[in-house]
Amino acid sequence: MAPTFNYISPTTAPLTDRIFGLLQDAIIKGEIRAGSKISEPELAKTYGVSRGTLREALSRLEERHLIIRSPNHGARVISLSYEELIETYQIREALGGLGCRLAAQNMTDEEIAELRQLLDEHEKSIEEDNGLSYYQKEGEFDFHYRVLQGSRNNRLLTILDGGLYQLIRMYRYQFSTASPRPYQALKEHRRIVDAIEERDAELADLLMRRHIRTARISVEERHKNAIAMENSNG
Amino acid sequence: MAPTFNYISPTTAPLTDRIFGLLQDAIIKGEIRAGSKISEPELAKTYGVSRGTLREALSRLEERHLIIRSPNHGARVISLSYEELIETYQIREALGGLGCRLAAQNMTDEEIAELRQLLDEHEKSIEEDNGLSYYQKEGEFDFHYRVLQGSRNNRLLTILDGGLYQLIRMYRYQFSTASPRPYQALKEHRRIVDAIEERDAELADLLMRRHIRTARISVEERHKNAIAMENSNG
DNA sequence: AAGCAAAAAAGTGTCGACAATTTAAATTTG
DNA sequence: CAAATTTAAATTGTCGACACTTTTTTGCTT
Repeated sequence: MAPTFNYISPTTAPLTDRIFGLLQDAIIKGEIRAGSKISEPELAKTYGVSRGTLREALSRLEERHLIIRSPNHGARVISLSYEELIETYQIREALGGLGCRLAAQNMTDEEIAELRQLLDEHEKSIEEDNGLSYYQKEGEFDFHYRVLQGSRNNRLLTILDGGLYQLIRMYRYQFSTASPRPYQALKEHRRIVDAIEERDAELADLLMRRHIRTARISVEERHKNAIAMENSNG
Repeated sequence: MAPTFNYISPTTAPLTDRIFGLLQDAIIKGEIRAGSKISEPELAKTYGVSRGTLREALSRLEERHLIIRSPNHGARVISLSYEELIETYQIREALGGLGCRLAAQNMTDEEIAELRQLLDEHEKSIEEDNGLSYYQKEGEFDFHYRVLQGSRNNRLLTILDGGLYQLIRMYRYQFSTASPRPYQALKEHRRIVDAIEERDAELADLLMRRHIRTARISVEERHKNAIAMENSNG
């Protein structure tokens, strides 16, 4: 199976689960606008399910912080705030480092080889589309996802894949800010794999943290520029 | 308000939220046995709510990994595994360090003073009850909770308070394994506050991580001994 | 008596409806 | 005409009921 995130079987799975997946996707991709209010009857009609079924899905979305509910007032899609994005990157840095450290200890040689292969594919993908490739949008998550699997820490995977990545993906989709430095990122990924292969947990940890920190700082820079532009131009 | 975890207003809040809170508490305290199967009609009756309401709560419990659901087969309370506990400590170490680092940067002087005061109360509590105090059971979480609040990273607080702490508390309740070294722990807490007060983020991070690592190793030792005992005695 | 088959019981998945609350609209009043 | 109050519409909270699966019980066959 392609490393799709939060994949849910379309036929077997309970309706609630499918609705949950669809809603999550719609929110992340901005099809349901960030900050917009959610009407339960309307959404239920749109997806062709009962309100009860939909509400169960909403409960889970709330637990993942993708929507915010206030009693008797209904639910709103989270509104993206810069601060929260930075918070997320901070956590991702700490957990990414841990995951990578554990991966260096626990990944099998086969897994590492596959990881290498994945990066080769990414490189090809970048060369072909020259910037607008799948890699730009989602490919990076593939890499991190595999490393996490190699960490053998299931809860870690759940926290990152089930919560943090979603938020970051949401930003990328809605602000169209794919990684602005694909080759550099790829290089960093390769270095990380090297460290994992050498079973150098300490180094793997450090490199991964630095990798994520770089991404965060890039976001911070862009934000500063946006603010500056706003003050001079608009 | 006392630093109760996941506090839910008993009157105002929607029924679902209250049921969720009650169920979570019951699971953590072992009132609903770990590993036991959950009967929706039975539970609904017990708490005097409809099945729909209860199912919404179950969805959230599943999202928090406190129960596991399989389609058409129902829900089971998680069974406590040693591996998962260790996984949780690993994550807690990474995130605790981050939280402490941020706290050193962001906590106000007032908050730090209050933190100091809390530790004084803890010391008193330990002296009085000499081991069986509130501190042993829950007090440690108070400390970590406050530090997390000081980190100003809300998501971090949610992850730890809304997920990881719960699991650790569950183990403590059910295996009655309160911190076996209250004075040592208190001392470590004091050192951490010192570092925060000096705004030494690096050191605060390091000390917190070491503090949590010590707890983890203690768990690991106890587990090894238990295994050894089992092999020779049982 | 053991094993398989069919029927019954229990349980989960999903839905539609009613009650209570909030928001919007309409009417009254100063 | 604006502000306040009442009325109406829409929305959320909660429940009970029915269909479909899974599990258990029952009964038959070898």
